[in-house]
Amino acid sequence: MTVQVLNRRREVSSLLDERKRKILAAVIDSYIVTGEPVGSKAIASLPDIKVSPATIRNDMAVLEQLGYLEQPHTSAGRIPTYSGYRLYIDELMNAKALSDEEKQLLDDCLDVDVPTADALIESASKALSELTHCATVVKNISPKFSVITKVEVIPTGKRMYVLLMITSSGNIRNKVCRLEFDLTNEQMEFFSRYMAENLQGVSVDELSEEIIENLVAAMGTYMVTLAPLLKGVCELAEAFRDTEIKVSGEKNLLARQDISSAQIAQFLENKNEVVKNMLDDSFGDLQVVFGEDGGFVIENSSMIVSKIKKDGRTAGTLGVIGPMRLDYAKIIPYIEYLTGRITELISDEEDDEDKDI
Amino acid sequence: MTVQVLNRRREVSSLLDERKRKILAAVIDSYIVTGEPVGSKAIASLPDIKVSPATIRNDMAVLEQLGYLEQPHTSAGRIPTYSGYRLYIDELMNAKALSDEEKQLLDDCLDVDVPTADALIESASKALSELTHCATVVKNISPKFSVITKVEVIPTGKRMYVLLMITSSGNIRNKVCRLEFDLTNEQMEFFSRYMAENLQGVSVDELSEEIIENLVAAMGTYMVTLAPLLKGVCELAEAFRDTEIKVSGEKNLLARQDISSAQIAQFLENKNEVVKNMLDDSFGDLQVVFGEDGGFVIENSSMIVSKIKKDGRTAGTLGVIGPMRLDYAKIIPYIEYLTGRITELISDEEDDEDKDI
DNA sequence: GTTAGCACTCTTTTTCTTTGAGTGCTAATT
DNA sequence: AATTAGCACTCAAAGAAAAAGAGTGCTAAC
Repeated sequence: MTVQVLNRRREVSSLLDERKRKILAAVIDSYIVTGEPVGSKAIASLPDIKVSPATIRNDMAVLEQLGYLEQPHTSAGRIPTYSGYRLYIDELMNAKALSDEEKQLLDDCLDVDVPTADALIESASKALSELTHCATVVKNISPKFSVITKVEVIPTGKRMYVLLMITSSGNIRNKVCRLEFDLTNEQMEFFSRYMAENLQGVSVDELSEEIIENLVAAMGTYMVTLAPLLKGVCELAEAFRDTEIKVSGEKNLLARQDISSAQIAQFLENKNEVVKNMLDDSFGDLQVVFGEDGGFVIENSSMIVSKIKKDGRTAGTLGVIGPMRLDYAKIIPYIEYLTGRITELISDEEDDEDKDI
Repeated sequence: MTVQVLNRRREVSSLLDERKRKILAAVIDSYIVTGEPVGSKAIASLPDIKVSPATIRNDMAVLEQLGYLEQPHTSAGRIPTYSGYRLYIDELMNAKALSDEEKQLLDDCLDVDVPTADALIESASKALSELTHCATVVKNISPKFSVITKVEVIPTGKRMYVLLMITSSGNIRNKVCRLEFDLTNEQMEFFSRYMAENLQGVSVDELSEEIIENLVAAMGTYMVTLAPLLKGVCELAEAFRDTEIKVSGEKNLLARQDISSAQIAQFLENKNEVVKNMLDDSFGDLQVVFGEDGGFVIENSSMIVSKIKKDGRTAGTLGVIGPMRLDYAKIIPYIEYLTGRITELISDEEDDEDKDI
């Protein structure tokens, strides 16, 4: 992998020398701040650029040919293309190391008193949304790392029952069921026992309809009365999976007028599916996705996501969705720091709390 | 009340005669459809208007003086003012009676199989949002009409407990608590008993911090260990109250470009407080609110809400939020029909299901 | 290889004109 | 007395023309 990158770099080194890289970085830096096309003069006036506008124009023409920059029209400055941004993020920008104050700020945002890992991630998401003025996206760790610890049914009224499912990560979902008949104590006890015997320790990720059907089939005489409850159990597992991914702070996107609100509305419609698909793909620890990459449908926007790990395995994801012209050099360190801290915290927690899982 | 209305009507009858009322209605009808200022010529060409444009111009000038119409600029047609809309809705429009098909359609949208009244209202809200392409607002009935039937604590891990609160309307909220110490069986039993004795039958609307504090104080030796759980109980009651009001389908508002998306974003920020304040006010069975009436901050938009009743008392609310130029003549009957049906259904349900509450 | 100079392009802004919908008023009509 | 035709007037919207200006690419000089 590294070798490939080196090769490629050497290959184009004549075309993309150090100065051109510097110019490209300067163009993108400026564009991120102003949102306006950047001209050769503006670049030439920067302190660490020692060449004339004419030279910069020549270089910019090359950068355009290479596909890193483009012109909205002939007599305008340049704006970055998707590939331009990609190169910028991968190689050109200099990520600002976090100051101690910033670290402190981020630490303060993390609500460590919260009882579940998902809630911890949630608090990070909220903080990130406020700090970056972007929407945030979260993939909770629970479905991957938690198993069912308890399934219970509680009568609440005539033929009304509440079905509960609790997982080892301390999450809980419930569903109100109206049955055709009232259950006897004996039936309810059987149900509890049957669930404990067959579902305890099963991951909610694995609890398929098939498993439920088998359980129903093996239930003997209880089948008729209890089958609806088992259907409810199935729905509860689904509820866990459905809430795995959360997009929030969408209102931040509405404020930006470089993103069409129609596209945002459309994205919000089916955000969960869209984002789910994206996060399912395996990727490195940090990924930046642009525009319509892999079905991500908002033009002129980008998504930065980073993995949260537990026991060395990928556990969850945290990131932001915002306009293309994000302050990547600041936001990427933020996200990396937050996911890093969360990774630490949930490992600590394991030692501290979850021994008995 | 009726007398007042008659008096007022007679008073202005010279200024606002039948023809002017007809013209005002026609202007608003047209404006609702086209969104464009309406001129005298357009009105004159309507089949049931028998007078010339000149006459209509004179009448329109009067209607403008009375504050029912206004001109965006001198040489434009007229558009309705808030008072114009108000008069239109109160007296002028002819609400279209629902056809049997429409009734059928609305009935089909109501998911009567749903186990709680709140879920029934929710299904109506969803349908309404789709039919009207507006945002919908719902005030659930549960906090007013339901009492606590069960408070339970379930251990889920080391020092981790799930606290449950179930109400007579079949709703449930839960909260994960991390305690400083593990509870003994005896402590948990005491807690269940204590909750059953003191909170069963209490309305979640009434469950104040004060009550909880008194309960904590009267708990004797259990105070130290169980106080955090009681605090959790308090939060659960709050969770019930907080979810009382729901605004959904906001994306429908984004699509309309006659409403500023900045204002929508701002409204979404604190929608619950805003709407809560509005619905708290006592009003007739159906209320229409415009623009910034009573703190409702979206310019150029209106909110139509109607009450849902149970046992003759106001129980909940259902309505829509949309642009000013709504098809009131269609939507108001929709809302009235839906709230009427829900009122019927939840009374039926009482006979059928909730005898034991 | 770099740069100054310059002609050229194309958007943006401004100004001016035209068009047309719609009004208010007056005088004629019913 | 109410209604209507006629007409001058207003003003936004659309269009046309002109000016400004930012930025480029190319050529020739350094």
